[in-house]
Amino acid sequence: MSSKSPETRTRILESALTLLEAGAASGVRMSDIAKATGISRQALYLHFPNRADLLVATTRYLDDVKDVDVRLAASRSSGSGVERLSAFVTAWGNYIPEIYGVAKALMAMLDTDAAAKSAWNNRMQAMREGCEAAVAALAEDGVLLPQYSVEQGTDLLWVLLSVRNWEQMRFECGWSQAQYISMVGAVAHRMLVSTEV
Amino acid sequence: MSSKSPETRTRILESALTLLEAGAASGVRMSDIAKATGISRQALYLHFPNRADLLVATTRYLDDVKDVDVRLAASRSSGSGVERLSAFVTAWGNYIPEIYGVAKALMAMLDTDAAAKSAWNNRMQAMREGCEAAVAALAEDGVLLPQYSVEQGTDLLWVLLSVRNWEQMRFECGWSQAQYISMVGAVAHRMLVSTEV
DNA sequence: TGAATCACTTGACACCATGTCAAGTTGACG
DNA sequence: CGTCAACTTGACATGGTGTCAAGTGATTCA
Repeated sequence: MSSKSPETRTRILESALTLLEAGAASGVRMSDIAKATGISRQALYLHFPNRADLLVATTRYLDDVKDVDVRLAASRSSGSGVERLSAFVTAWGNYIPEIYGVAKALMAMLDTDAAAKSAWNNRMQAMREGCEAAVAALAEDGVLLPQYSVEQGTDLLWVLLSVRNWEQMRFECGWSQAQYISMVGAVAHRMLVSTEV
Repeated sequence: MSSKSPETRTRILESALTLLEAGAASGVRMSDIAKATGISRQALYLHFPNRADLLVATTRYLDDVKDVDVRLAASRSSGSGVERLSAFVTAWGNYIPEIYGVAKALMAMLDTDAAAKSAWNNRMQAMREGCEAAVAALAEDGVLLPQYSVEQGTDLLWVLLSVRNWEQMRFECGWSQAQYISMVGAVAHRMLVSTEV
């Protein structure tokens, strides 16, 4: 992509991350990132064609740093379907707060920027695969509620675990992170798992 | 508020509604509304101090036109708690599509505009009261799951019925409106109602 | 009849963020 | 010494919001 100094590029992503994680709402401007990096605003455009691409790159960088895939993959390992479901909810649910700042900035651009939209959809699709794996495991164990197909169950879990819902539960409802995990875990279970023997 | 021609004010709100309902994303500009109304862009500012206030007024106007409160109140009337829950989910769930255009425009401003935020919170709080009434009815019937307080149950229902979730289920998951109502109704029931005897 | 006033128009302009362009600086490397 | 890469500075276009000033045309009121 950009053949400039890879070191500076990383520094830019690093400071973008810091600013976004600081939760400066959607008010993180190019000039803010430049200042935080210690370079001129224009120099940003030597590394990224526009703000959207910079934010998208930031999410990818974040995913790298945080090792999402590894974490979510862990929940797919062994155990019963019910255990997998619980592991996945916990893994993803505890990942959200770490990405929230960046996620919020990206979500704010969904309507106006196609690149941001596709980057976000891409990430959410990856998360959806985790949902599907968990729901499929339930189905294999024969404990998925009979009225739902694997796809419908996946849809439900996927929506339940959305970042927006986390946001609403944490900030609007005032739940703690621990409460969020336990409530959502319980709901997921009741919503998907058949309890009859 | 504004002592200008009340007729023009209404025409402005009317065309704002039309544009927003047409789903022109968040791309409804002041000049668009002015053009649709048949007045100059500057004349808008004779009736509304800024875009946020105009949108807020539009939601209020919409609520008037659509008679939300009446509709939601209907679900509070008679019947068992379970019936009330179902009635509320149906009433609200079928209301969402009618307000979606306006809601989306307002939601897009939540981060940047305090007035928009408080208007939206206000409306969501009103919806929450409907949730609470339904959950309280369940509790009175003794069928609310024992692990939840009325408040927690209300939180859960409130989040489940969010506009964002409707959006995701309808557009991302591709559900029809009828599917949405039946799925969400079923989830609400499983999530809140104790099935034992 | 004539003055005031209301509701609006036209046109200009400030603000702010993104993004672009051109010319200059600085340091490393051959 | 020359050149190239990475960056700087400063200027400027764009697009949307919001403001300001001056003007117009119809109605009302004395």
